[in-house]
Amino acid sequence: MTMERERRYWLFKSEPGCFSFENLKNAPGMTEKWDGVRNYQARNLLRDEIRPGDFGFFYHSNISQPAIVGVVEVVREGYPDFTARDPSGEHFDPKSSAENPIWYMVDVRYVQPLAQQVTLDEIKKQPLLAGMELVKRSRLSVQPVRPEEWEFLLHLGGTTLE
DNA sequence: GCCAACGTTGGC
DNA sequence: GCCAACGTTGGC
Repeated sequence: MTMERERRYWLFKSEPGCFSFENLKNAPGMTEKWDGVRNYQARNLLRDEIRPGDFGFFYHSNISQPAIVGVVEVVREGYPDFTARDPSGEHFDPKSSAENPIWYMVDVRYVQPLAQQVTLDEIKKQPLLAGMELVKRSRLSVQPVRPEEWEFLLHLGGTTLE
């Protein structure tokens, strides 16, 4: 008998100019690799904590109005990020090897957009969300979201999951 | 495009 | 192992 753990919630950032939620919707099978993360704290989450069946918010960063725009589901657990070993790629890391991949990625699936996006501005106004990593330390590219924060953000986004 | 915050690197 | 220099992220 397998022990199912509680579903956990995450927030995945992406620069829409690089890869947007629309891009994910239009991706084959509506799944995409979440690669290129080169930060150890984020790596640890990708490798050790994030599991298939977990949900995440898709967040558009580095634009005039940063915002949560949609919901994704993790469909593949952390595995070595092979873009670290491609010398011609932007995310090449010469210290990465087959024996010691260093960097990890997960695959995510498009679930649904929020009825209304929830902007960072709005998030910062909410006392209930003051503990979010996004507010406290905005640079982490994948971060945990507490269940109560998840529910509240869905509510702010006018969205119920099907 | 600026710059603050933060993470990493490398000299000592 | 400290810390200055440097690079990157991302809000503004």
